[in-house]
Amino acid sequence: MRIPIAITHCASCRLRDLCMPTGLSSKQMTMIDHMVSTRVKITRGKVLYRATGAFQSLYVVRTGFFKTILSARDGHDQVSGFYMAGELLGLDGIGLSEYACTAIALEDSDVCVLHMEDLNTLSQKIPELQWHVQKIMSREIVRDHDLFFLLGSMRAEGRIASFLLNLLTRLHARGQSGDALHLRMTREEIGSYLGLTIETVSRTLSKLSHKGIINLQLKEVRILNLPALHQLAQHTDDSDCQHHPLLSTP
Amino acid sequence: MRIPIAITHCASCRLRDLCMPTGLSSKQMTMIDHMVSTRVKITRGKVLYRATGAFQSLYVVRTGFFKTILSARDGHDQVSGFYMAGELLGLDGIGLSEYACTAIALEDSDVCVLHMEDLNTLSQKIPELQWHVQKIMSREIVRDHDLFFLLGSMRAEGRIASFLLNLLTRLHARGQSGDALHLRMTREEIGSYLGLTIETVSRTLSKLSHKGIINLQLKEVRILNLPALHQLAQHTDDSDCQHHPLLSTP
DNA sequence: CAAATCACTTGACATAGATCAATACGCCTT
DNA sequence: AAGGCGTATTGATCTATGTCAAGTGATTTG
Repeated sequence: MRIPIAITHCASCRLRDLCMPTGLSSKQMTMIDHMVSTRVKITRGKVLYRATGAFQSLYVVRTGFFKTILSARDGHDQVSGFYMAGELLGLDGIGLSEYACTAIALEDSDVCVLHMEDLNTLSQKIPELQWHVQKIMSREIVRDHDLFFLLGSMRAEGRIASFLLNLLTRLHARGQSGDALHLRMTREEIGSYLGLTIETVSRTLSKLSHKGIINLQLKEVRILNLPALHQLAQHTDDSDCQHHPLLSTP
Repeated sequence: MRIPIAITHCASCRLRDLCMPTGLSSKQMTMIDHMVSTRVKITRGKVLYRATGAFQSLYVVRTGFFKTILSARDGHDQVSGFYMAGELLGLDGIGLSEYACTAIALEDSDVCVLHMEDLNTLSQKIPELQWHVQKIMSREIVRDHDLFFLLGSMRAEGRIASFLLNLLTRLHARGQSGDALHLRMTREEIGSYLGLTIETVSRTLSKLSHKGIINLQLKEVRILNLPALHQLAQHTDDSDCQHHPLLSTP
């Protein structure tokens, strides 16, 4: 389930700019390389770490795609995030020394393992590294706030629109250009993440498709009308929809 | 609006255990005391920091109560958090060097100012301090996840129940015992935070009161049946309500 | 290749909570 | 004490989305 893979180096990693602080000396880079000595493969459907498990490491996605889920005592699960190449998993574990959610690979993936103890030791020597980790954590907080905003004030259409735009933006930041995106997750996982049922997700995607805003073929989505999607993504509960006749088509 | 107040010391602060790492030497404590040299008063309704403002400092609530709000471009505001004594404000600003939300005092308050530059410098000298900040950030992430879970999977009654329990827990952690709590925020702010309208908040609180689970007098709430409240707080969308006749009274 | 399974779509209906509206309460000001 | 304003409650409707159900299309398995 967790197989060490061929050694690569941070210095030459294609994700370096996403993952590492910039402006490090080659000596510092070597120290980091040495810290990130473990890389593991996780096959589709397997668990990377589990809620309540002892926290030891952070993980950077090298290739593949993950979801994190929160589990209530009553057995109800909820997707709390999706993670793509260059993104950091496990930050929720630092506070209480155990993970708060479970990370599962949605496709065959591999990750770099950052042992927290080593990372902290190294942060004492490389201030930039400490700041970098801080910044990533802070951005995770902001990201959560955004999601929170979405759940608190948008209806189905706005949530789906925001979701698609968010994925697209992150793909673009990873160098993928174009208006096409492949949904790695099921409708059910999207629904769980956005606080909607699978039927509503399906219906809403169909509606966007009928309106000509997206082209939809199962998991392949192509954005046809980006501005319209942006407008939908800005629509909150108390936006005055009457003033946007173009967007209020049933 | 921001008036420096009489100097106090971290070492003797009643919030020390909430706010500082434990097990510091007195020398380290003195260094921290020196860093936290500024303390300011914020009167009710005033802004502590504003979204898009340049990030420079974190703030610890010493006395009083704050809310943070997120603002969409369309003018729609949403409450994103409530902060009481000992809690840290401003973490959202680190990532992009500007605050992501606006912090407003809900009652006359005072806060300790932690200049981020000083904090980072000191963190290089006191590893415990670095870990401490990390842990607090991580806990903020977990807290956001919980909220997220609530918004994604609970209905009005569960949200309100969770909200009340959350406040009570935090008050208890601050040494306040008993089952009474004073709501510092309006129904509208509660609703904004929980993704409900003011009417639904009011109705739900009334319902809990009629059921005898709480006693409600405007902003004064007394928990009469804590176990029942806990049960409500665990009710998710797909919990099977039929099996809890005690809780499904209309 | 058949058959089974899983993921998705679409329709009909039910309902929690939003919206609209009226009223009441508490608190500040004069 | 009276007036006025912000805040809260409560009732009557409306609607977005949940729920239930049926059916299709994809993918995996024997």
